[in-house]
Amino acid sequence: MPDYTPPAPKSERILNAAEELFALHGFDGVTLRGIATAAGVDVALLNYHFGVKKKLFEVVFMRRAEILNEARLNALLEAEASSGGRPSLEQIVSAFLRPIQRFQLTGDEGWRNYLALVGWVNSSSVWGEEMMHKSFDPLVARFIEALKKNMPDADPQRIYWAYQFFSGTLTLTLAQTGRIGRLSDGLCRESDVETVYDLMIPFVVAGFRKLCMEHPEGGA
Amino acid sequence: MPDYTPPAPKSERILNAAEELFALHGFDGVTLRGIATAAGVDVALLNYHFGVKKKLFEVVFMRRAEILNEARLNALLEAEASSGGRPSLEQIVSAFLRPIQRFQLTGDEGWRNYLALVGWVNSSSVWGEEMMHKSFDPLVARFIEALKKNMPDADPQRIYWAYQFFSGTLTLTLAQTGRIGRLSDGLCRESDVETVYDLMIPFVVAGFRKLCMEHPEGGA
DNA sequence: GATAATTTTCAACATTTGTTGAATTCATCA
DNA sequence: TGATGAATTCAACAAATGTTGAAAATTATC
Repeated sequence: MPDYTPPAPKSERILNAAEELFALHGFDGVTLRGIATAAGVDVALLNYHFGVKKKLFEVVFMRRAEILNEARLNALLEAEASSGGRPSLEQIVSAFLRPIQRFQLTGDEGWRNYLALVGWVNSSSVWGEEMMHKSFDPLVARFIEALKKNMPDADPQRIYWAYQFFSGTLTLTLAQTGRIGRLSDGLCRESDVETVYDLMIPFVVAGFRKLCMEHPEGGA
Repeated sequence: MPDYTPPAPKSERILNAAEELFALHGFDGVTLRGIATAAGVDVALLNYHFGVKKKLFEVVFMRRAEILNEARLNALLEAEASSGGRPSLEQIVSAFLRPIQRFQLTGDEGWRNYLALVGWVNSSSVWGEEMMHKSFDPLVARFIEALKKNMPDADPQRIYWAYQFFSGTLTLTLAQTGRIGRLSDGLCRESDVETVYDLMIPFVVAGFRKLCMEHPEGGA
């Protein structure tokens, strides 16, 4: 007798389908009917539960943002606690990335879709700004605070720029474009989440060090 | 007597308008009528000159790709020539980035739009792959060759990954999301093309060095 | 088990979309 | 000038889009 798992409530099925499709095709590339079909529900149900299309997108986007933020904040707090309030650069960067890796590794397809969606939103010009700002900037500000404390002599401008570069490396990885696989002729697999962060962390940390901790007073 | 500049031919006006709108809203966020209105042209003219919508997008995308590729290749060849065939890491990375900076600084609005479009395409999952592959991967392969030659002892896999991170930093900068300005409360301006590459180059070079040139044989 | 409230579907709307064929204007050149 | 071909507009098409109101089905409450 196969154990019976009750189907997810339809409102949740809608969110999951929307999550996947938005991540693949962006906001305008997805139709409400496409979502409804993928979720196995009527189109009108989308409006009933979530209002207009834009609102649905926002609900999808916010749903996991808080969970992710909390995980990241906890990781940072833990790093601070375990280091007597002076976490290393590696620890700070790791606190930013490892929670993402954990969610990607859980096997939950929803998280993978969501994170690809974040990658997409973060590099979209008109759309992204407001939502990224509301959902993630408070936490990012907290991390930048930690970075400033770690590198008190650094020019704040350089810290912000280095963060932007950092954010770019992460964003492209999240977006899952499959391009690195093709470029490397299969040598690198984007889905190899196990190792990508093991490489990204030292890459980014080295960049931060170079930009914010070296002070070439004079010279060519 | 103000000197008279003849209006650009309509087919070109279409491409320019399409370039700007696609860069802002992506493929699906733009309508042919929107492009036609922005170009001051009838809708039907778009089909007459460029066929279906997707074809128009491709023409827009390819138009400047070859120019950019040629500039980058020349920069690399020059770096190789001036160094007796052994360009430094800085020189290679600079050859990849400086031409972009030059085009952004020319004041040509079209180039800025185009480069934002490239940023958008590079992080879009379904769309980007084929076009990025056709337009840019041959040149990228040439650069990776140079990187391999510069770091003969490095694990090729690490070189590819480092390039992906590199590509991410560039992509997010090109996308011009305006997010770093908001996050830094105006301290950093994304439009400050003069300095952003001066910072990106050392950031990326340091990352490459760390990832590809250090060999921690053993240890924690 | 009747009643009320919630959820889901049905059917349709007014727009907007990409695309096309015929008509018109424009340029080229004999 | 008149004829040929290209460029441009006009008008309209069928299909798809987001959205909505009323009906039906389901669930909860007493």
